[in-house]
Amino acid sequence: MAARNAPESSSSSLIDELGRCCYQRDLPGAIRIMDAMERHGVRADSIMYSELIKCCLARGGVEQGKLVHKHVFSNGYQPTMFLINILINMYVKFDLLDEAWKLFDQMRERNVVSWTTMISAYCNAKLNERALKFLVLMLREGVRPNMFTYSSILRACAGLWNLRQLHCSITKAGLESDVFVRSALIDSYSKMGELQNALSVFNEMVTGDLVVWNSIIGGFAQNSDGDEALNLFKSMKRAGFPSHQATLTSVLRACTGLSLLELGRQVHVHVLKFDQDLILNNALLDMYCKCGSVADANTIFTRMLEKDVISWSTMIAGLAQNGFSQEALRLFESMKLSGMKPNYVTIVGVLFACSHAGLVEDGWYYFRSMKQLFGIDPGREHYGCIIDLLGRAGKLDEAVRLIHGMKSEPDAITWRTLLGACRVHRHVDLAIYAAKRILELDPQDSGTYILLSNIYAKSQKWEDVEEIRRAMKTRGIKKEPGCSWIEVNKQIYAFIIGDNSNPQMDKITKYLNHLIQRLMEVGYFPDTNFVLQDLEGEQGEDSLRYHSEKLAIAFGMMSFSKEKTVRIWKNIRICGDCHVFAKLLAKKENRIIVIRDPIRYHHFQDGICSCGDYW
DNA sequence: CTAGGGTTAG
Repeated sequence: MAARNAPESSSSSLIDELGRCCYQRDLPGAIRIMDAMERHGVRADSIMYSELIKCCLARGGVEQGKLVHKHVFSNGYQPTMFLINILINMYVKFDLLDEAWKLFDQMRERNVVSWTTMISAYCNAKLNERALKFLVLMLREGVRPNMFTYSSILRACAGLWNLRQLHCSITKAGLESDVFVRSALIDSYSKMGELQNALSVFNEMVTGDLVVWNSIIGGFAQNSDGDEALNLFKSMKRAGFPSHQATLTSVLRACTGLSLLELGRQVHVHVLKFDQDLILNNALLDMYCKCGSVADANTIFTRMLEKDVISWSTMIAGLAQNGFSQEALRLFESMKLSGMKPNYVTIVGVLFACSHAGLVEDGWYYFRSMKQLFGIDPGREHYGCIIDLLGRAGKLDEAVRLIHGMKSEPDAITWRTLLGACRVHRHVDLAIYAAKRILELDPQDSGTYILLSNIYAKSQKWEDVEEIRRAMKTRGIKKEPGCSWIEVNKQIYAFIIGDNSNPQMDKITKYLNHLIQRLMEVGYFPDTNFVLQDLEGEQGEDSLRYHSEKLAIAFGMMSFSKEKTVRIWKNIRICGDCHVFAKLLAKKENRIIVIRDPIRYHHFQDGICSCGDYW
């Protein structure tokens, strides 16, 4: 308004007026004054232009930003490097990388800020290769990267670049102590799974910094080392840092990985003060689902004001994994009604629910129509669900045909799914075939070697047994011992097959024998006959009688009152005999037993298991 | 004028 009232004002008053408009974030007013300035051939200084650009950014004025750009360069004027950098940054913030690049390309001279702005923009756009190319060009032009450059580029280099080499340059430049660089380094090492390197960067820190702590805790949590993540969290608290959303999210993820429901509940209390944080709520949902407490998850889900596709997907998969397939599918319907668009992961959960409930028709329907309905191409995980579905229905040949016709190459998990179907239908020949495919793709999978060797031993093919042993030896494969854990009085007890170090072991074994005795009265008989029942090969060294999960269950029942759910988790998959044992025990003793293996949950109640005897 | 940390499947 002011500009229109004072069309012939002097150059200095125009600039004063421009300053006022910028300060008040009056973008239309500022642009009008800029027009007037252009007519009068008046220019502002770089600082004033930068204020004007800030105003454009604050108001989302892309077009106005372009006008400013034109004005700055009008009459053949060559703006300062400082000002061009700001213009480049403006285009980056507006997501117009091509415009930013054009400006950058035309610069006569570029400093570290110009380069870093572009590199950071490419990193954010996940154009990692291009970001790295720019780093090389920058070095070639003799511009030295600073801490801003390194903390940006580090996010792009995971997997693409020699991280250690970059780390060396950082150290040489004396930039390692910068907290931004440090957290980026930790993050990059974590993303490449090099936790020891991440930890040594972390340990060199003297000053302490919230984000650096979050980086290292997140690193361990994401690499499924929940123990270390939780230890670090304790140290962080001891060092006096307050819990931040990102910290708690990682801590919850650690609880999820370790199935620590009780600790998860305690963390929940701290989450309450951030009750609007979407990511944190999603992590909480997942924790309750994966720790087998669907009721708690449901409560959280219902109370969440804001839900995104991850919230829905987590809840759908969580219901399905816990055996509530119908509820999962109903929730999927509500999701569609709510207008939320499902993604790749959502459909995995939906198909999982179908296969779990034996809903062959629905499963095929979603699988065949996911592309048209939701624009999602079926991937390995989707195929896996359908293989599972066919396997359950006993259509093993069809499952094999599906695998051979897959658009994405089958991986070890695909073949393991088929192997699971072979176990249920006692199809030994196909099991051997699947096991061989697994070992081609995952030569480190000790369980599959044991399984194959057990199959061969059973049919007295000793030469084949010998061959497997040799292969294991040359490849340095050690059998992973079966191990089960249980939390009693905030203490974690581990039961490892063949390990009797628990001081109460005598009592526990005695009690377990007593339980087995009672079950045998109602028809239980330990089934050692069929090798395929033990997919991961816990048997062999010791009798089935003392499989780690049986000991853990016995210990849990000794320690808890009848109402308390006995929650066990174990490192390898549950064997068929232990599965029968747990089902009968749950009924006979009127208990709820929950066992979590590396891939799924088994809820034993009333003589049945949520997995429907298929895993 | 340029920079760092968190959530879903298998």
